[in-house]
Amino acid sequence: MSELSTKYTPADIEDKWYAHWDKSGYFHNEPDDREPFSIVIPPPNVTGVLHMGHMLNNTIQDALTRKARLEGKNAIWIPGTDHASIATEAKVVRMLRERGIKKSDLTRDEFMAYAWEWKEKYGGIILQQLRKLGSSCDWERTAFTMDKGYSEDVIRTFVDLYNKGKLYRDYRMVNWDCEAKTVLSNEEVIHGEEQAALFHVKYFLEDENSPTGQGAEGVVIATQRPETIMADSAVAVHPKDPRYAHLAGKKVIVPLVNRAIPIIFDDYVDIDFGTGALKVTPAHDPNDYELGKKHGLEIIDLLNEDGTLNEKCGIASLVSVDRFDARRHMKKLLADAGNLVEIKDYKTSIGRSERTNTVVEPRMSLQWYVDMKALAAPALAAVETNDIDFYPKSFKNIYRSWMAEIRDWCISRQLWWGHRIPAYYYAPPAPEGGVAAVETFVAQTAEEALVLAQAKYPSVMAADLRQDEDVLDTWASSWLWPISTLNGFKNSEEFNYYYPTSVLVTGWDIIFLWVARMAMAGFEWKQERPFKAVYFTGMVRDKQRRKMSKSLGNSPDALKLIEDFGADGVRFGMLASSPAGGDLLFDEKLLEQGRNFCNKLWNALRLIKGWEVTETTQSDTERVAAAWFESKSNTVLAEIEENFTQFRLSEALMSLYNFIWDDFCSWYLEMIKPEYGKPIDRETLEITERILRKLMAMLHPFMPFITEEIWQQLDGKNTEGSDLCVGSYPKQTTIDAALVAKVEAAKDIISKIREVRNSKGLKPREPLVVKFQGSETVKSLMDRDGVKSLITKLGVLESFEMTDTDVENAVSFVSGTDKFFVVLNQTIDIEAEREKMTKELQHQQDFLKSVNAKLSNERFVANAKPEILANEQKKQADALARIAILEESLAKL
RNA sequence: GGUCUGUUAGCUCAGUUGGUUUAGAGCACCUGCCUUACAAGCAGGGGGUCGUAGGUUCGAAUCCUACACGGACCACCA
Repeated sequence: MSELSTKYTPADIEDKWYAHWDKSGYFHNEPDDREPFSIVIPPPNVTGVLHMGHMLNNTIQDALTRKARLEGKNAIWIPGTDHASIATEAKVVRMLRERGIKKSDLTRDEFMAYAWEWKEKYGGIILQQLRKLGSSCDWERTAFTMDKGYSEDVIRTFVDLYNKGKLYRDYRMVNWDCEAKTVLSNEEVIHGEEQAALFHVKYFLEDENSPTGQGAEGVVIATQRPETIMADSAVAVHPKDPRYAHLAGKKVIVPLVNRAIPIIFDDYVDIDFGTGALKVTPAHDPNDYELGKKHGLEIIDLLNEDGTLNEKCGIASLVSVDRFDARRHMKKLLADAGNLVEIKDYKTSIGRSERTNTVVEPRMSLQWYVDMKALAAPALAAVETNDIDFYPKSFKNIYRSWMAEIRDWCISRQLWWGHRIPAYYYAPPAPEGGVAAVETFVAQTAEEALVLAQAKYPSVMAADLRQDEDVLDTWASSWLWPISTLNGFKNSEEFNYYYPTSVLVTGWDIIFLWVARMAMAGFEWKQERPFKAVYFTGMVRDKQRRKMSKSLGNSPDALKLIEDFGADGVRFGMLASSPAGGDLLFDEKLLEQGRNFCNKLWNALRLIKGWEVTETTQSDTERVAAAWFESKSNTVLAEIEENFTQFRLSEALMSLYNFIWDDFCSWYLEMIKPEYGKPIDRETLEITERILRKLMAMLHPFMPFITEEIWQQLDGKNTEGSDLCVGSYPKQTTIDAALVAKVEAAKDIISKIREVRNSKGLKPREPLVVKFQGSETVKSLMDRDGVKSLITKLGVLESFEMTDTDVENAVSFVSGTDKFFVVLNQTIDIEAEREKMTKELQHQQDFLKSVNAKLSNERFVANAKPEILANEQKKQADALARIAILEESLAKL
């Protein structure tokens, strides 16, 4: 029949159409007088590869963009990548190490050369992969956070914040990543419960009369980090703790290093925890640092930046030993010295670096901070008032609680790959007998900084200024993404047209790192929200709800999936699996369903293309079928529309899936299908082709490739500009509700005839005689000849006629409130029939009872809305009618 | 510790201001079919007292309270 293969093979078709769309410039737009629609991609790490999260995320963005494009909006989707400071630098460092090169042996410039080389080699792989998925990004607008213009914006905003007094530098306790040797913001530290050991260590009281300097009595403290013992400055107890009241004014000896430290009293100590005594280590714990400040304690920092101990630990064998190795050694050292009391198993929350997974150490250091309070206020208000709409709404709570208690943002990083902080330091000559404070000048360029410096110190030369060695946190550039990618700091035409963007689609895991900060940046520099809505996707997990991760090996290869199921199949699977917000359990079964759906569509096309055409006129059957289908498609269009406005994409897709598979393939095509080998009339064929093209347009946002292919196959012209990708989305027309109801009733009758066939073991193609007893309902159903002929055709009936009398030798069923008889040329199993009917009767009687309960309740009749009441009355009448039929039939058996 | 959120079919989830033929979908399952678009398919079927206990209401999966068990976020953790 047809030259088309029985199975759909996506590979060639997908590449062909993507290249064609791209070449035709369909994805690019410039401002004009149409309604704008814009999305900025959450920029993946420049050297990253496509993973499941990206697939989900970008499929959603593409579906939204394509829908807007079909609707005639001026749609752009801006792609790009993030330089991902710490993540990329870690990769480059690892690559260099494999080549035998240490970062510490390189100059900054040499390192940056390697990093750029790496970026050129691997950056952009992920953008190619996005094309495979069908992403209709405006590639002419591809951005990178370290592009020249973008970098200037990052520096500009730093200078601006500084000049507004919203930036400051401070020496405080930070989260330190010992592997990357940089500070981290609070948001980059991932806390998790871990098994640890709680060391109980006895600190002996100082006793000047004893030869060892310490007495027999002591205080037992509990610590999880015994390697910091040598940095202790005090032992603290609660002032009201009777166990320790007698120790006032006494000192204890720090184990191993034999240094005397005071016992201090502070109600910060929890009497009930452990022994009620706490070692105080101001350099290595934030709370201890506060205690130290309050009590004037010494700060002893015994950790190097790489997490090894330094000579301040006072034990030669531990110098240059990693903190965890040192912890193991401490066990023996403490035991040998007689200080170790016991070690208890202990579950506690440990913070690890998001990027290197190293245990984060609290460490004192000088860093740059953004004063967040003022920035947060308008961004919080925008979400509270739904000026920025969150889907799902529940994320408003999380956002609010974080924003309301926002802490200052540490934005300097001890890395090289990134935007170097534009702060220039000058140490003026020291006045006699004193030390001069270092002056800070913050400016866009070194030249401008020099001008500032010379205004204060005319003799300063360029060489006297020393630029800050650090770079900015990655997020201090990506928070400008919606502004900078549209050249917003230059007040471009495109910015004024496309900003604020229509929607942001991203995972909820970066709500603080990115979403909240973009909102703040939008208001800070543009006095306007960066996006009208945020759609938070779920997190892709495996079927056991585990996170997808490389180490678990449960993360499928995205490109392999596209190979196996086709991009459309994968897109279907990602979209169908789950609505916004929660976890998304990845199951290959769904991709299989998507692939099967493609095949179903393909075979519908094969069927239609295989028909010969005749010039005969359309019969009632086909006319009714087409009218019914067109009418029903409006209902589905409305449903999809409603679901799209709420970002319920999975529901939109599923209603379309069911509409196409069931209503179109299983019902409509069967209704109009000519007998085998017979031709179809031209009108019906044309209507059917039009319907299929309409369905393809509706499906295109979800599954762009196969829909384009089928669209083109049906068109057969392939004329320039006639592509579905830039076609138009179907408009809703009127719904003939009465007709839809009639055909749905006919479908019920057909299904029940098939059920009889099935239960009686009759052949599907064996023609049957069916009779019915007519009420007004069934007469009206038969009004349109087409409806009756549908039943005859799909029920495979020899005849379908009304009867006044009961029919012998027949199996009966009830549909609506009418009775139908399927005449059989075999003996009827009376007992089986009786049982079936009794069961049905019971069901109807129970139903009637529940309806009667309502209707006999005066207060229901008095209070319920009229349409509810009317409906209950109809339910009652219908139930009564059915019960009458069943009782009569039973009596006759 | 604070806040939020969930509990509906074997699994994953819908159920959108409380009422729409005594709860829906997909997958899985069962029965019968290689019927000439499609076995990646066709036709049909079974399966849930909506976590528990109260309450509000003419009416509750839907609103309220308590409890049980999950999950998440934030803060703290010697």
